[in-house]
Amino acid sequence: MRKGVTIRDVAKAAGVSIAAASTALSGNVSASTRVSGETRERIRNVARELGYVPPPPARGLKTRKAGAIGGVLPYVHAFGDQNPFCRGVMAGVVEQAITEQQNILLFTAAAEDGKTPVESGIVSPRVDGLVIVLPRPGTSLLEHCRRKQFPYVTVVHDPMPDECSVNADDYHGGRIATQHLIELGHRRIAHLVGTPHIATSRQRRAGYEDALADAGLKVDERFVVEAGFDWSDGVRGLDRLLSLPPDVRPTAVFAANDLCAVGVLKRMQELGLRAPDDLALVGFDDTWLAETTDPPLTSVHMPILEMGMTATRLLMAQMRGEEIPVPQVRLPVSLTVRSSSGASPQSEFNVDNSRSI
Amino acid sequence: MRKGVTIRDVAKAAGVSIAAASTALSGNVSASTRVSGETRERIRNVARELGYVPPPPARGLKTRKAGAIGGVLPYVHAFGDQNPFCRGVMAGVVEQAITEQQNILLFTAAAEDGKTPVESGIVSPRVDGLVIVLPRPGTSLLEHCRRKQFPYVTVVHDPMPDECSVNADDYHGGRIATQHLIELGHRRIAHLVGTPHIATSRQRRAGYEDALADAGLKVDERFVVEAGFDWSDGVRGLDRLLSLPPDVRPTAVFAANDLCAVGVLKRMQELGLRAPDDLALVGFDDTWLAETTDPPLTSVHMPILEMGMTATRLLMAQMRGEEIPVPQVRLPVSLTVRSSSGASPQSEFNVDNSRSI
DNA sequence: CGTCAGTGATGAAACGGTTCATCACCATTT
DNA sequence: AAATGGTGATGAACCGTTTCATCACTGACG
Repeated sequence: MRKGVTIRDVAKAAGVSIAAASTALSGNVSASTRVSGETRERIRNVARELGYVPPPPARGLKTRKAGAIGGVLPYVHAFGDQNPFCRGVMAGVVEQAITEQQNILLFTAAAEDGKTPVESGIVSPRVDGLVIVLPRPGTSLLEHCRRKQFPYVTVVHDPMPDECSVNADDYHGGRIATQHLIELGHRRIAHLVGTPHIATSRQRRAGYEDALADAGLKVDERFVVEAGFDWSDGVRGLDRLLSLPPDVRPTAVFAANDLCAVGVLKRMQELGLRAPDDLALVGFDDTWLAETTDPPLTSVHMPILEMGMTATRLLMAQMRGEEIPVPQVRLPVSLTVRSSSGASPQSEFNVDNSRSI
Repeated sequence: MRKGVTIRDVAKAAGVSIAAASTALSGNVSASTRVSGETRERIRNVARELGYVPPPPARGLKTRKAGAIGGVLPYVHAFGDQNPFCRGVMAGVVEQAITEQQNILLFTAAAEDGKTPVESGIVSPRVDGLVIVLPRPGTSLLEHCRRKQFPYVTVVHDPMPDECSVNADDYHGGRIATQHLIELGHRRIAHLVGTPHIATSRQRRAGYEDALADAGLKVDERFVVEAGFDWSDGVRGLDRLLSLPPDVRPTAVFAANDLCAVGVLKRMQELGLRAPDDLALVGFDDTWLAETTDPPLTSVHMPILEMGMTATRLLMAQMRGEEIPVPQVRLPVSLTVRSSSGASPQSEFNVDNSRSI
């Protein structure tokens, strides 16, 4: 049916052998395979005229390269659900892949039949490497990749010693969020922890605790609530904190992320409370959400898109066999101060000022 | 290096010919190619033991099937930017594809070199069909697909007469949003139009105008503001409306979408105005945003994820050569009433009630 | 008993490229 | 003049599968 123009047609039209056409088009001349500059141009022109471009799958059969990379999210629903984080990272992966002219396939860490994409054999001939966005620990996917020596980079995942990975500095993020609240005079600072046991949550929490310790404040276990990353977790988390006796209630909350902070704000509004006067609030991720809430949310800025893009670049370098100077990347975070934390415009100005000096 | 187990190994281990192994594993027996049930089982067991599964690219060389579909967004940045709509649809596409065991590749309608993925030759051998999410009109991509007879389905795009497409009933959405405001007693109802000239915007607007006409109200051109789908467009749109003399200002606004409505709310809060008392507000899309704003947003519910999933199902059916009863799908929308429009719980109850009767 | 039909399995030719080994040709060198 | 070496191009093998054409075998039938 759809015939499609093959390299044979190009060779015939240019009056050369198939071998010559192949070398001219693929561009890699070896010691024994040469094409003169003039002939190469002629072949290329013919190819352009005929609209021919070598199909990657056929080419891959011999070269053992797929010319594509894969992006992996933990589960099928991660593509559609609310939390914009993983999807945002994947958007960065996709953008960078397309920019680098790499085709990109999408997978999940485990399919319905419980098999990883590596096991089920679709990965190896289809893609040359994987960017794995996997907040949760332990999947057999990683083992499979390692065993088959399949190139991969993890994102938001605790890396093994010799593994390529991209993370943000969650620890520092937790630290500066907490410090900010301390500097504003707060002493009873609560933290809504994200999904427990995942690296991101643990590190943000560690930053929070260390910042308190540095300021000579004790960590009050009642102020540390294991909530989650959803906005409903913010609602529940706040209720939990408000169940404490009024005289020991926190005066400030460092939320697991923006979505969680939005939940806190929502519940506050229902209760007639107002940030920052009744409760100072800091979020995490600094998504566009933070700009639109009332009041706008002070938030730790995460380079979400950057993380995905960096991971793709890292993978490509790895696949090219380059030596990677820093295989375990940790991208910097910063604090975007808005009014939910109660910093006056004056102090906000100071912050900017001190930064530029 | 990475040898990989081939069908040869399986055939040898099972003590049969390659042809037998191939037929046993691919499952399609023709008149001249048979394998006894017992032999087939043996071959399959060996294959499972060796962890062999036929690699799609090699197979595709002969069968001319890629075993994968492609998803197309308008431009590279659509993967990363704020508006969750296109990305949400694509999430549905991806989810459904993975559920149906189809590999999915991601493309953009035009790459940096100005070529469509069809022209650049990656599409044809790589994927068997395309789901094209393309709010804007006219791309050469569609022409290319038609010329090459390449299967595709468009989403949120004005379909040609014989084209498969998935849309939501934007017209009806505009209508019920406006009707709702009319029923609440409003007579001066404004509409912030989304990006002009795209089908979605036009139809929502038509629904708005027809609803007004049905109620015997005239369309006041000053109330129809071409804004856009971003939240900043909501901010600007409201300012535009508030620049009207106080006695002819609208009392209600039907916003282009939720994001736009969020912008309106934000500006209102800055000006000390309050929905619904100072201005009733209705959004569109009913994303999770609508639940978290203050006040929660009455919004037209769009089946975003469904649209993507439906498109994928339609494409798969088309690729299987099935006759498609309704090639141009228009999914229903509904109104989710929350407090931003000023409907009292009582009247909300009535709405539900009248619906269930 | 010879022919025929059906079953189960196989060899070999695709599919569309890449690349190694080989060769013809011509200009230098010994 | 013969040997050498570099350049440009080619035939053929190969990548891993599918599938057509062919064949051996077994029973059934006239």
